[in-house]
Amino acid sequence: MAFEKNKVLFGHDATERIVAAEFDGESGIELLIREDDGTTRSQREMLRPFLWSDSPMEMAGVMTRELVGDLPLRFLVECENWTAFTKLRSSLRSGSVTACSLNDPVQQVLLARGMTLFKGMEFSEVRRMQIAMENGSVVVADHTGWEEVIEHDVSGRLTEIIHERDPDVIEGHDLFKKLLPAISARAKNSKVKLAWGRDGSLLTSRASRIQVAEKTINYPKFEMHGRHFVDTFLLAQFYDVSARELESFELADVARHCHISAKSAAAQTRELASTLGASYFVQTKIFPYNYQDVVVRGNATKIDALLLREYFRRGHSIPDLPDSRAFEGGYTDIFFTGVARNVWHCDVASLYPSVMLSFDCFPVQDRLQIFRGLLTDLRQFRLESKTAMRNAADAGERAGFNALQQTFKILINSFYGYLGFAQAHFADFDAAARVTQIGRDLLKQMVARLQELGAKVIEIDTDGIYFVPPDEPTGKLQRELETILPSGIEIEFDEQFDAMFSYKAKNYALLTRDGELVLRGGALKSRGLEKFQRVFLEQMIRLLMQEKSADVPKLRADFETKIRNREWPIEWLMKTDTLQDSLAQYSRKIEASSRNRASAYELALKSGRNFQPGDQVSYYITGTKKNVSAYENSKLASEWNPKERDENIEYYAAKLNDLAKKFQPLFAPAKEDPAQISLL
DNA sequence: ACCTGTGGCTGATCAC
DNA sequence: GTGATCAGCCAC
Repeated sequence: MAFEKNKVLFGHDATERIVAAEFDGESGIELLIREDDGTTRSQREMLRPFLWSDSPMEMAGVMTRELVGDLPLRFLVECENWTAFTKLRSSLRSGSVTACSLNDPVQQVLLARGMTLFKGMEFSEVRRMQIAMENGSVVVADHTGWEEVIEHDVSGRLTEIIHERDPDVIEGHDLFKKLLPAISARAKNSKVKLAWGRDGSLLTSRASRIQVAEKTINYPKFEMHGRHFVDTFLLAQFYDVSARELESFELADVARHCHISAKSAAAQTRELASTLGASYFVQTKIFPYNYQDVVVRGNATKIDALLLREYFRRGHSIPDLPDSRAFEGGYTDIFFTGVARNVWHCDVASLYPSVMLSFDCFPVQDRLQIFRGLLTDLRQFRLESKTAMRNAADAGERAGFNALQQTFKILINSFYGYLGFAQAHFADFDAAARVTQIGRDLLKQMVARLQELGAKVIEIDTDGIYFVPPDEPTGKLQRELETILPSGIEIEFDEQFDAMFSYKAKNYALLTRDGELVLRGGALKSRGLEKFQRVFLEQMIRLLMQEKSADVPKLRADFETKIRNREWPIEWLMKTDTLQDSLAQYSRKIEASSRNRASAYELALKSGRNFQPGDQVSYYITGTKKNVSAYENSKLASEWNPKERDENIEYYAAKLNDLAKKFQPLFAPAKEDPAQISLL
């Protein structure tokens, strides 16, 4: 792969086919390297644990070296072994020395040497195994299509299989929170040791957490020597941050969404891991982390590792963590609410990366200009990999280039976030603020120009504008807009719609030329809404956009009848919330009156089950009065009894009516409001 | 032990 | 009833 020649991105060390890197606890790192015959060879490397500091260190087993440049952390302190390193680090805690260190010895050695895993390998060469539960039995499969149902002595047989088939990666859906704890529990019961490591060592686990957008998920992080765990449940969580369209995170639902036709759970897991995981395979060739860690680390953290790696290689001093501050974001505005016909959309192509490059918004402390160089190269690489994807000879090659261009896109889009990330060494809040300021100014200029040209602007969010073109839209519209934009800022007139229902900022519906309805925004499609509300909204908006708003009262009446006659299954009425806090945290906050009570937590507490942050709780409202406090009148959906239905029909009917009422003014806009009707 | 950002809407609860 | 606040989810 030609891109691998870029050493700042892929690291300067050329060692190929490393499938795992493990620390021996003192001063050695074991690299596991895939041979051409498929076997795995072990190679030892020395680790000299290091940290950066603002002053030289004097201590037994420790050596200090001065770095070039004028940045605050200008000493590199190297230790003989991990014991000396730990001692040094704890001595620093009490003193006044400012230092920066990487906690993970594998990350240290990969960063210091410029090594990464999987270089020179294709995804298909990784030995992948899947574990799944099917009809109460554990099923194991692997990348060759082999599959075995384990009926007896699950933990013993699994351990045997792992050594026979010797996978690099073990994949599973909800591996960390469900499968591995269950397997561990069985092993404990039957007194079997889970010796899954390549060196025969045991499986280990410790509490860990990951951040997925606004959610923090706690999970037991399982690890084994020489192999990686990949949990497709977590991959689905990451995927949905941008897609926001998964019905649930269950294996079957995610597989269906990803058009996976495989029947067995193990095969679904395997295909899901390929579909959602291909980019992480590419990222592993780039970042100084084990494959398992590349999946769970955040993008800005990984970009930081690239900068630190290059500064380390060049023997250059590094900045201390910045003082964080708040800064303004994108420009959002709405000029019209209601239904508009013939709506166009235009946006600035990758606004923030373009602004950064065209207006020199880079980290002020990045003396070596690594950030600029990486962003420039990644843009070029993305273009090249997209072209290569189009010209691919077969599906396999196409998938490979697609994974590449996806990876480059993810990285490019993370560079702006990096500038405003308080834990990034080269973060620069002034630069981040400049990026958004320029972005806001550009959008405002575009809006003004569109209005001058006779377009009716409907809604704007950060980098895109929805508008109704002037009566006689000449082909000049785009060119007119381009003339006011600086070089390097490109505009795309990407789509046209039959109609748009503009509701509130970041909340709208689009009717495509093919008759497809697209909903955007929490008010119209949030998972926090009960299913009957989501379906009602969708059907109502469709009527509205098809000029059939006279049919809305009938739709409302039909829904109310279904509620009152108790015709729907509970899935249509229940609400599903994701627990953010642990139950203990929740109780503490309630105790301290720092938050309000909420049904999901109250039910989780009452259930006695061990709910964790990130777990979902589905519940419905009981009682007979319309106005009830939810947390005192709710039951878990799993406790709902279809033979003795006790959902609160007055409560749900009132919710439906409130919803219909809220949108009423928008189907029959007041005649005296010309702004509302001008576009109809 | 872990972490990319800001802006915006809604429902539930609670103090007034 | 009303407004403030929090939590949750979504757009970009």
